[in-house]
Amino acid sequence: MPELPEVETVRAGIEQHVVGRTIATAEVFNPRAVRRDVAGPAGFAAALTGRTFLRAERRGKYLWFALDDTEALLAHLGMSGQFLVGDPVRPLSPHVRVRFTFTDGGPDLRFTDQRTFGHLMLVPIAYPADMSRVVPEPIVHIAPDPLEDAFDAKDFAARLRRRKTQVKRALLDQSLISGIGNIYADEALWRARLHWARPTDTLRPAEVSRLLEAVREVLSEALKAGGTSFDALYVNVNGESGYFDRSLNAYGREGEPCGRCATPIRRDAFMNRSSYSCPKCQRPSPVARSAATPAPAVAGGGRQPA
DNA sequence: ACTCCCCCCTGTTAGC
DNA sequence: TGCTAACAGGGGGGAG
Repeated sequence: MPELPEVETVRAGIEQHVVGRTIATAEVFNPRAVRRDVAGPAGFAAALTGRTFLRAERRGKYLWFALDDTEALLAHLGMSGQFLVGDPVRPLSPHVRVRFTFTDGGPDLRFTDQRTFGHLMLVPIAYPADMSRVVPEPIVHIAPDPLEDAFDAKDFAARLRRRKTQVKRALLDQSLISGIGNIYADEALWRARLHWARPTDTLRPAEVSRLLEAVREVLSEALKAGGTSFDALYVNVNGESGYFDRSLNAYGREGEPCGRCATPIRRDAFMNRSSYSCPKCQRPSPVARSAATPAPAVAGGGRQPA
């Protein structure tokens, strides 16, 4: 649910409100929230007590907080995870899974997660002497995201075109490019005028450049708007919604006019979810443009635009 | 080595 | 009104 702009907004909130503070107590209310931590709920809580948040880092949709030069708290928000900072005596909502209080007696930090797809875990991390950036071992398979220095556009283009899949599946594959989810995949494809089912191995270099440009634009613009909130499930650490939903051109706009050509946006079933696109601006393949019929069968897919 | 699909959850909403 | 099914921003693990 939260994609790069939402997760980055949360990271910045933790950096501002939590970094530099020392944990007084850690409580795990739902063991599922720490299911990937080998120490279990009690071990996790004990290991976090007395530790200090030193910095707040992110790659794609993963967050981690250095506790010293050898360990970090790794977090993923899943579909509905939130980090909320607030008055420690406010009522505990039913979806709070983990709670941290701090030795300064100030605002506490609550990991709240309705659907429990998110998780927290204490992980080893080997920071070099100069404390330069490193990524925790459990997420080494996550590719750099398009807003970080380590992202290599040429390498991404080459790997993308080598894939035998559809372009939207590739955009959602966090081991190829990270940080993009269903909303921003649809938005980037709309901006780049590419159909979601386009076979990656038919993409021309110029189309890949256009796509990457669109990805960077939409992620940056959404970040400036504080992310996209359709409902109360995404909010920043202060409980405030983002307002990028007002700027969406495709996602969630079935039947509404395309901002470029006024053709109604369509919704297709895709990977047990939805794909929104403009049937006129985003043709299945360049060949379709010259054909009298709407579109030839999608190569290698077996998936027809229903 | 890839690619794809199911499944993990809870809550809301559309449809009968 | 009330039940049921579909759907929701993600990703790991295993099947093929």
